[in-house]
Amino acid sequence: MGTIQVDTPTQILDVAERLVQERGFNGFSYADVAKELGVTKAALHYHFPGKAELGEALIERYARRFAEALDAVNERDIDAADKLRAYAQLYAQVFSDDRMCLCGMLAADYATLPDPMRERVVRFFDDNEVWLSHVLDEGRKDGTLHFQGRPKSVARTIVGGLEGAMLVARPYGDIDRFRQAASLLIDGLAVE
Amino acid sequence: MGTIQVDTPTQILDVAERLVQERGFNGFSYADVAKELGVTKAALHYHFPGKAELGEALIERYARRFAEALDAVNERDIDAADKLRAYAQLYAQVFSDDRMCLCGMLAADYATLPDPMRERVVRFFDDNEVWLSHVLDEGRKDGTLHFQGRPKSVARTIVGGLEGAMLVARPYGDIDRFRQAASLLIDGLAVE
DNA sequence: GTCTATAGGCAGATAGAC
DNA sequence: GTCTATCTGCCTATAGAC
Repeated sequence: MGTIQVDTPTQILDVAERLVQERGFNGFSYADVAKELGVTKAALHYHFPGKAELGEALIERYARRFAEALDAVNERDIDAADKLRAYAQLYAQVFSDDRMCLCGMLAADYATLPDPMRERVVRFFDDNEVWLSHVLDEGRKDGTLHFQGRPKSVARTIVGGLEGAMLVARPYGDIDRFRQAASLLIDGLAVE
Repeated sequence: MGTIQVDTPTQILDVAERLVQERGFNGFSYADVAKELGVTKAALHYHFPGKAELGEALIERYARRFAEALDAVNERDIDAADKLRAYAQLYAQVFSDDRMCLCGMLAADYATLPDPMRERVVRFFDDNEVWLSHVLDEGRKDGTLHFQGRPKSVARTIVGGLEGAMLVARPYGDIDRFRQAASLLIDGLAVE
C-alpha cells in the first residue's frame, strides 16, 4: 500500500483553494499556506510567482473540474429534472465540506481582484448558465420541465439561487438549510 | 439654503459601509476611510476604537434601516404578493448603487469576523426570514399566494435567492440580470 | 526546489501634543 | 476631536546560498 504522492504545486493549490473558499481571497496569505504545508513562503513563490497567478490557477482548476462533473452528469441516463437535481447536488457537496463555491466567494471579492481573475470568474458563471440552459431546453421540449420565461433567465436564477443559498446557510453551518432551498429552487422554478 | 451638517461618526459609517459593500470587510482599511474623509486614522480610532467595533456599528445601522423599510412596507395597503415584490425592490435599490447587501458580503467574510459581528449578521437574516414568513403566511391564508412547503423554508429560499442574485449579477454590472432573477424567484416560488 | 534573510509597504492600533 | 509620530506585526515579493 504505497503512500499517495502529490506534487508541490497541487498541494499548494489544495490548501489555497480551501482557504479561499472558507475565508475569501483577501482573507488568506502565502504565510498561511506555507505554514500548513511546512514550507517557506519563498517555496510558494517559486511555483506561483504572485497571489494573482495563484488565484488564476485556482479558478482554472476549479472550473475545469466543475465542467468535468457536468459532463459526467450529461452522460448519465437521467431526465432533465434529475440533471437539475444532480447539478444542485454538486453544490451540496461543496457546502458539506464547510466551503463556499470558489467562484461565488470570488464574486464577493470581485472589486478587489486583478483583471485576469475577474475574467475567469465571469466565464465560470457563463459556462454554468450555458449548461443549465441546455438542460432546461431539453426538459421543456420533452415535457419533463415546466417553467415560465427564457431558459437563460431560469438558468441565471438557479445559479444565483444556489450560490446565495450556500452564502446564507454557511453562517448557520446547516446543510439542511441549503438542501431545502435547493429543492424549492429546482422544483419551484423548473419542475412544478 | 444651509449646507447639511453630518457628524463625523456618521460620515465614517457612510464611507466604511460603501467600502465594505463594494470590497468586503477584509478589502478595506482605516487608511482608506481616513483618506476619503480627509482626516487621519487616529481620528477614526477616536470614534470607533477598532475595526471590530466599526463593523458592529455598520451592521447595527444597516439592520435598523432595513427593519424600518420593512415596517414601511407593512404600512402600505398592498397584498402579500406586492409586499414580496416591494421586498425584492429593497435589494434592487442596493444593487443599483453598485453595492452588495452589507450582510450578504459579511456572510462571505463570515469565517474571518469577530464573534459580535457574526451574531449580528445571523440576526439580520433571522429577522428577514421572520418578516417574509409572516407575509407568506398572510398570503396563503387570504389566497393571494400559493407555494409548497413551510413559509419558513420559502422565506429562506427567497433571502438566499436574492442575496445570490446580487452576488452573481454584480460582476456583470447588470441590474436586469438581478431584476429577472428576482421576478422569477418571487413569481415562481410564491405567486404562480 | 527549498532555504535564509531581507526589503518595502501597509495593516491595525496607541501615546501624547494641541 | 483631531493631529503628528510611532509601534508592532503581517503582507507580497525578491536575492542569493545550498
